[in-house]
Amino acid sequence: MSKRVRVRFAPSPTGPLHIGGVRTALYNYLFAKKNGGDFILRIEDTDQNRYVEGAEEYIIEALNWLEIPYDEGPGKEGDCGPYRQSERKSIYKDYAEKLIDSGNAYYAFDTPDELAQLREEYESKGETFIYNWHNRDRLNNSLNMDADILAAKLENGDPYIIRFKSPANEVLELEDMIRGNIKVDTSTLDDKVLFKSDGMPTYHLANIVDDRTMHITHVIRGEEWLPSLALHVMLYRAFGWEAPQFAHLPLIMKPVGKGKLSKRDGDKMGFPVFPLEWHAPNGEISSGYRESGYLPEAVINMLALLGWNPGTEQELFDLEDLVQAFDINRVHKSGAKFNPEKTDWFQHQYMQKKEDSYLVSALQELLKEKGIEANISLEKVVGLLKERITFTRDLWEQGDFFFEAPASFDEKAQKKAVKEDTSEILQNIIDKIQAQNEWNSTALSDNIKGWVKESKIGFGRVMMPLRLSLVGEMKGPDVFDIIELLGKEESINRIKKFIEQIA
RNA sequence: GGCCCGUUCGUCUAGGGGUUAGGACGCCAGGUUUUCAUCCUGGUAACAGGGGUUCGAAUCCCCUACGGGCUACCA
Repeated sequence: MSKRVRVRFAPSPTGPLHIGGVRTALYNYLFAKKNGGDFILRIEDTDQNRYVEGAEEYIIEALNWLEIPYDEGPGKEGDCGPYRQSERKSIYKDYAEKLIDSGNAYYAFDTPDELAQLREEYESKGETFIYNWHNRDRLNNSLNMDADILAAKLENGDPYIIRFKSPANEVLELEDMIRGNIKVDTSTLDDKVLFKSDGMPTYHLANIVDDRTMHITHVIRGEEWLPSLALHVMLYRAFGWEAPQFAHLPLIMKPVGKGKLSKRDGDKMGFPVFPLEWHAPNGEISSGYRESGYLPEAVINMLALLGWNPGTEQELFDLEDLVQAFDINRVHKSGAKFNPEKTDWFQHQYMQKKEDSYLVSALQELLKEKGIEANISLEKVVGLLKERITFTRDLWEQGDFFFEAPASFDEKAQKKAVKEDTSEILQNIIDKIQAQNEWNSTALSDNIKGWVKESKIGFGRVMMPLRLSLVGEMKGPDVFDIIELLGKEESINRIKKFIEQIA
């Protein structure tokens, strides 16, 4: 029997989770659930300098909003906690020392300044400084130090870091679920820092130790980690552990221009890059999908299809459908440009699927904000407006006239609609409406259209000013539906007001 | 610069030796709506280039170009 599938999403709390991170979380979740496994959230906060207040809470809230629940993580303790690396600090050092004992790592005492200087020197010669097999015996580390001197330094509390001793002249064959076979010559690799002088592990060490101790079977992460894959595989080997399987996801790119989508792009390009609005500690606010009115299911659907598709022509998937259809082997290799227009299309699709009652309460909310007391049926307004909207706020933008008589009339439309006999025609309409007994859209329509036909006035000269008087501009559903909803008195008042206006 | 990854309509993509290279978004046109939006119908538009392999290449191989990522005591 094969092992239970366990995957993890391991963000660093350095700011709000961005849309690429959300997709990584989503693919992890889909893979786990497709395989009946567990989805774990682990907070990678080993860099105390970059820690941002509120970021962890943000990540969890975002996952909740999107309804991508994790099985284990902060606040949902399982058997492998704690799930914050800062709370696991004590376990990493022993592992680093094990690597030293087995000859796979070493202490290094070079100071950051010394290394920076070395880098600068190399750069001025047009070369790149790499700390590895070719020069490690000339640098300040335990590999070329007598045991007693090393002991004295450690005893003395000299600051040190621990580096991985990367082998030379070995061709590593790496396996990626998405990219297949990748060959790397270890001679080109540097001796990565595993353990920092502040007593914290680097990502590389903590990641391997935690994935191991949390029994992670599949590591699904962004392509930016692909260059580290060789190191990670060598680390597993050095520990004598079986490595999990790896999958590196393609990046999400800017819609226009070059490079990957970054946190700054969103508000610059006019669309959110964050699931939720983010209030940075410095007071800056970045827009979020939730606050911009998007439905979580639309965001999920859009993201799922960015870099993956099921090979069918189906485009609309709820989370459950995605779990069923997801196949990591169909994830693409190349990066995908983000497409804000398509997000809106998904949003429109999901808005159409919403229950009327959802839209009615959204409309109630909108009216409350405006301080408007509605005296007509919101159910009917929603019925008339539903298919036209993409966001709930469109209910107001497209139906404000149901609640407020037009304060002014669109000038362009007025010019086009109003002729010398317009007042007279509208007065006739008022009389028709006044006399109308059967109060519904169809009867109203039959009556007035019949009269227009009979009197040979022409529809344009009636319908345009009539709509304008009721709505204030040339928009909205069927005029007779509007009249029915507005009621006899309100409709007549509006038309009268318009007649005064054009007099 | 070095290392690694990639490349089908403007964008997201299907297609993995023989296809009129399919779909979706966008855009354009027509229809519906005597308005606007929705909706419906149609249209526009792609295999990066060059060499191989093969009867036959978008599909397999190589090179080039281009794009991307990494190159910290960040993750």
